[in-house]
Amino acid sequence: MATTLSATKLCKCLGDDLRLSLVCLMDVQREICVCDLVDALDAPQSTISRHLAQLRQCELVVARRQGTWMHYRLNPELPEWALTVIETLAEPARAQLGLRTPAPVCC
Amino acid sequence: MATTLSATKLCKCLGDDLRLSLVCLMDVQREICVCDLVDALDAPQSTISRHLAQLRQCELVVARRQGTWMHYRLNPELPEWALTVIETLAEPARAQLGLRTPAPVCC
DNA sequence: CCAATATATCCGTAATTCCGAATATACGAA
DNA sequence: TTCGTATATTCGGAATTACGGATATATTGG
Repeated sequence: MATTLSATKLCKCLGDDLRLSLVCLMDVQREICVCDLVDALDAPQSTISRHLAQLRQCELVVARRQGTWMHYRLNPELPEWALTVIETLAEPARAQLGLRTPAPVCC
Repeated sequence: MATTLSATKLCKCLGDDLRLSLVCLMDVQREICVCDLVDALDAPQSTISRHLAQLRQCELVVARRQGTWMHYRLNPELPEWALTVIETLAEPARAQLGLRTPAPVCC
């Protein structure tokens, strides 16, 4: 039931600290795997996974499986405006959320 | 208790059809009064007023009283990035929400 | 002061969203 | 097949948010 991305839906996705963090991390690193996400934002794995599922369902991100790992990245087919919004928010969001760019440990 | 605008907070504000509509209307018309807003989006007055209060509290909009009327507009001191996000969303939002630009009846 | 108009706030309830432990699933290696 | 690792999903309860009728407040005009 993948519904098309709307302005409201995009904002709902980004209107949560954890999800905004996830999106920001994917914006820096082209691709990032769940273990790195879990490790960067310390929140229980189930919580991270749940939010990732939500982002996937809104088609904001896409996943690629590589063995047991899942690599997430921003959906390359995102409409222009959505991309612009994300990139515009990236900087203030990183400041607000205190995001440290994680060294790619695994994968 | 006016807390500073953060990326998350901006998105929360815009992540609701009604609030996004309000912001869009203020983006077109520099200034607009509550009666026109109530008339443009048909929702009960108390609902509109409640959402306006929320936008005010996040400092997304400011109000000016003129007699019994209240005129709302986007906060002119909005940080660059917030303005950019709003302007970027305006078009797709209008399409999504089917906003008709109301003729300024009162005031 | 009183009435009328415009807007804001209150408040009980309904709806939505979020959480995280537990559990399920998918895959690679042995 | 069985084990171990990585990730996803389930589920019940907590927390947040939204709703809108009723009511309060503010302002103007008489």
